[in-house]
Amino acid sequence: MRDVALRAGVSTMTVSRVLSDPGKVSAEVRQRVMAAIEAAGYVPNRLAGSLSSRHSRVIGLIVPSLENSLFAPTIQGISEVLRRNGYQLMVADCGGSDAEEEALVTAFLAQRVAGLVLHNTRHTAAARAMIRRAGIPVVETGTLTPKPLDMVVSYSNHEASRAMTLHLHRLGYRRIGFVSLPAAGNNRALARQGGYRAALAEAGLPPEPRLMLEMPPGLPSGAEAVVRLAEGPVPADAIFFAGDVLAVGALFECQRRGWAVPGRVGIAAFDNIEILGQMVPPITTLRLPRAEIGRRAAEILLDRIQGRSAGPVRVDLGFEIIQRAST
Amino acid sequence: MRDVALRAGVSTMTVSRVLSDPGKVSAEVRQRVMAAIEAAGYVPNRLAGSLSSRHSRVIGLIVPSLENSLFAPTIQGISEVLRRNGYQLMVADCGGSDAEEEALVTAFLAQRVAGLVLHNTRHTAAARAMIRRAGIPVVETGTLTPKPLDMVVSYSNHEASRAMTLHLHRLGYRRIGFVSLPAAGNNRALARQGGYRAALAEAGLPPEPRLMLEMPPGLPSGAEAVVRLAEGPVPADAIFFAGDVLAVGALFECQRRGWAVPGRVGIAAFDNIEILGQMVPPITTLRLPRAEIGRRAAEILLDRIQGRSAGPVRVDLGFEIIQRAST
DNA sequence: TTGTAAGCGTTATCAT
DNA sequence: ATGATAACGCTTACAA
Repeated sequence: MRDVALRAGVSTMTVSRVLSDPGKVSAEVRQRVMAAIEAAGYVPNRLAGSLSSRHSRVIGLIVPSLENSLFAPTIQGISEVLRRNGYQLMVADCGGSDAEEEALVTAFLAQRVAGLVLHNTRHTAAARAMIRRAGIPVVETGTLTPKPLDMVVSYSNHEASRAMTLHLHRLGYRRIGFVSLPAAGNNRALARQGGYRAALAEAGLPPEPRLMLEMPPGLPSGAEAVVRLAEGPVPADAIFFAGDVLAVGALFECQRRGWAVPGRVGIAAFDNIEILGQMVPPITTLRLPRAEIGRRAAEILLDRIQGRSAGPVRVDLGFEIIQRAST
Repeated sequence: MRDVALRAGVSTMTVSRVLSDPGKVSAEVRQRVMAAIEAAGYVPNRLAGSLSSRHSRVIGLIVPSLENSLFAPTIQGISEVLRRNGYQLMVADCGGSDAEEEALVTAFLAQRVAGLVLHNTRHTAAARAMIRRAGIPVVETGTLTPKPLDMVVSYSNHEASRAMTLHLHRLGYRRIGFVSLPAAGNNRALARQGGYRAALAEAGLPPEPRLMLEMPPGLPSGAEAVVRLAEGPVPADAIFFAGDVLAVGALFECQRRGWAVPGRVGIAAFDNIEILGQMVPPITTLRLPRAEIGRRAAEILLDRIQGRSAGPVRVDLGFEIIQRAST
């Protein structure tokens, strides 16, 4: 910048102003400075800028996994909004571990991020304390948690799960199986289990442990689950797969076995991944506002950072049942 | 840090040393400093550190899309290696636009990233110039480009496409259709088309424009393509889908129409996404080293940054044909 | 082993 | 409208 200032015959302050608030500089000087910037091939140093101004334009995002394509639309949504506003995105994955999340929060705070997006809604006490001390805004996106750190943008996993279960009941199913990811340490899976149980109670169906399964993520898990529940001691007439791509794996297994869907067993999924609608038969599922969650999360974060809002924010973006031929 | 130093009764330099090279500080003082850090809830400011030392621990990654799950394993691989080495990852997507990539390169250089990973192998002249001036290492990962900016870690899209086409020929197919993403401005799609053409020539099959199609990404595109090529003026006996999830969409369409695969038409894909192996029938495809590309890219970048290597690097991680029931 | 001083490249603040 | 000066919080280089 010193170089640019010399070339343009002005002080570094003037160069700085041309970059940050061109209106404050006379047109003639601005021209000269711009030319000097061009000639010098000058790229401003935001590290120095942030250090001096005590404001950074970087947002940190921590997701349980970067590999899982479920997070992709959310990340894209965040990225989109940040980019439009001249902000940068730092990402990391914590593999669902609270301790790892804490370490990543520390690393991000050390980078002096201006805000955080956390997909998880469980955090270590140390992580909470650090974030509070740092005084930066935080958005949680994983589920509409009742006691957020700060702000939440999501949908209710409990309500979505409950709604789908009631929907299946309304369709006439009476032995509704439920398959989720392992619930230990996963607030989203827990909420979904809760919603399923609540719906059974409302519908007057007795809870049946042999109709509930927890499986690791992946297509083979879904395949295994459909067999266990449809051929089990209490054969399910429909199965609600509340996690990942389990429903896809299940339908493939039915195709391999020649089982009619929904004749032999109905199948419902939890997420609107594109493939569900293309399968034969297309699978009943929930439409979740994945991309919208990302966009809104970024927006309210920026609102807060730029002083356009204050106080707690809780945005429920809802969900929608998509009834298709599989149930 | 000043606060920590006061609490521990030492200079800030000593605190700095405890953090960066604890061996240089006596055990007793180290204890005291650590305690002070804890008590103060001190989180070091890496912005200041990087500014002062002129080294950052942030790597920038630019992909064409964050939404496309194809990049997920690569991103995860990079993230994994960086995390292990105490580095941070900044990501952004350029939507396949060179101009946007240039803007993002500028933004990353302004953040003084220590290195760059670019998926694209096409760049604007300005982007090339900036990167050269910045003097930071760069890895390109999209394809084994002949004239890399600096380092490349990938596989050859040309060779992979050629190998699969020859494989189909060896299986007895003679009217091999080829579907790719739009090749304009996409070096990967271009390379795949080239490989297909080269294979036809080697096999002594005449090139047939009516057997080649460019389609936008997405399942419906694959569905449309299979119909157009299998019912076209020159009906394909096999189709090689060299892009995205086109093959999946195609097979679903065949299921809907009751077409036997491979009886009516053989189907081959380009990427080892999990679902291909689970479909009915499972789809012949190429195994590509997606995650490995990410890991290696990060590793050679760190090697270069930490002075463990110099000079051009070109890593060909190869590919592998997975023959399955769809061909 | 520990400390002092200078400087990294900006911006905030106050002058002019 | 422009400039001078002092931070911002650390690390490098040198000294003790």
